[in-house]
Amino acid sequence: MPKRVDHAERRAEIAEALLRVAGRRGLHAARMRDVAAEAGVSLRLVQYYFDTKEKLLLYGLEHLTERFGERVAARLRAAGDNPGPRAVIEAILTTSLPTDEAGRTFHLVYTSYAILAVTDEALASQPFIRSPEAAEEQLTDLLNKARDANLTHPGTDPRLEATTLLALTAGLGTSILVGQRSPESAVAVLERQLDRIFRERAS
Amino acid sequence: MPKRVDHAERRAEIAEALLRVAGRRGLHAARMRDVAAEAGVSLRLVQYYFDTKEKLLLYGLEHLTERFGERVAARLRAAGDNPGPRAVIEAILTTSLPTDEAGRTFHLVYTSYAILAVTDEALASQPFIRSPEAAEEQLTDLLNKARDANLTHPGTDPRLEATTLLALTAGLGTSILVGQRSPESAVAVLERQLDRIFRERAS
DNA sequence: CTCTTTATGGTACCGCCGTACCATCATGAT
DNA sequence: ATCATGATGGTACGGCGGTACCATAAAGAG
Repeated sequence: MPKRVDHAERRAEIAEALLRVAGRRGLHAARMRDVAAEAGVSLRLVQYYFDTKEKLLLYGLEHLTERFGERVAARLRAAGDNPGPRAVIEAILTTSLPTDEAGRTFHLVYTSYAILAVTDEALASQPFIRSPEAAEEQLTDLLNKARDANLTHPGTDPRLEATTLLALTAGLGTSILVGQRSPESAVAVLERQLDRIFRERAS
Repeated sequence: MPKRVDHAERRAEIAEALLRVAGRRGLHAARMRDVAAEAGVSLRLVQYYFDTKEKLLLYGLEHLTERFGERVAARLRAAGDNPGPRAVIEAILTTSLPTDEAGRTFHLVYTSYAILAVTDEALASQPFIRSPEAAEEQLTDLLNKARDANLTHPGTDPRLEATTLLALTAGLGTSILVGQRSPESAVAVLERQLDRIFRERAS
């Protein structure tokens, strides 16, 4: 047997190269040759590890959501142990906002995928397209817990608030991307909306 | 002089063909040949009236926002004369939602343009990219009027509510497009948010 | 020490798509 | 009637980009 390479690791490297170039020039402008150059490998290698461009894109989306989860976890750790529901929700929402380079790439590329999925059958049927639904479940759970702990204002509908917060965050993210709004003002809008739900601000 | 043709009308026809095909297969999949076939003209004619594809896309966006304005106006007329601020706001927001074919096309194509504008210099510098800012101004105005007429709850910040409503509507629209949410539930979310601002529902 | 298997490079092919070029027809002004 | 001009058709060209094909180096198993 010849030299063995960790395929998972190599695929991850190439996927990150894809995300970098897609974050810069847009997903529609991400050619396989660009990805190869960005990853510092030959075009042939990208084919070797992903066969077709479609599979590369699919894995890229998978990788994107995965790294998003890691970034949320990191922010939660930074928020100290045992954070309250509002702090957790803030972490999730602000992480998906284009406040830094990683957030910018995430929002741009994820939205590009979503728009593609509207007209692309193969993309729409992928499981990770449903991550927003998972996020909504999670937010609803957190809001339910908050309500049970009497942390919310009376008359709060957890599921409705969850969908509101997620749609609002998505919309704010895009308006930041197109340069219409500053990240700070977007965060302020989010805080205001959270103030409508929670009795007090997060510690 | 030979046969004279109304260029504006012909350009409008071709632009609508562009929007139809973009609404079906996605803006990224709208080839000039497709647009020509959809409009029932030859590829050469599309070139004749638009020269380059970039100009066709630019005019397509212009046409899209124009038709959106007409649809808002139509809904306002249908709402009777002298509608209140809340009714006007509802008309604007629900018109931009993908509740019917026209709304679906509008949201899909407009979002595609917005995402493209993030990485495309020429598109970003176009004036109609700023239509969301104009919409925000208009909503802010309406909310100011409503506040002056004591139609809103105390402590309402018109500008902040305007940005919230617009971002929320955009996010809801995309979630409808990807099949995550029904138009009805999205409208319900919007109504709930408007209930937070206005003292009573629209007539 | 070979030989099979894996990893990698280079490159050619082919289709697609925007654009350019060359024609022709129709029409109204002179 | 003629001719200049606008409208329209057909088609070829050229580049780009995904995919396929053909090599070869390397390294562990026998």
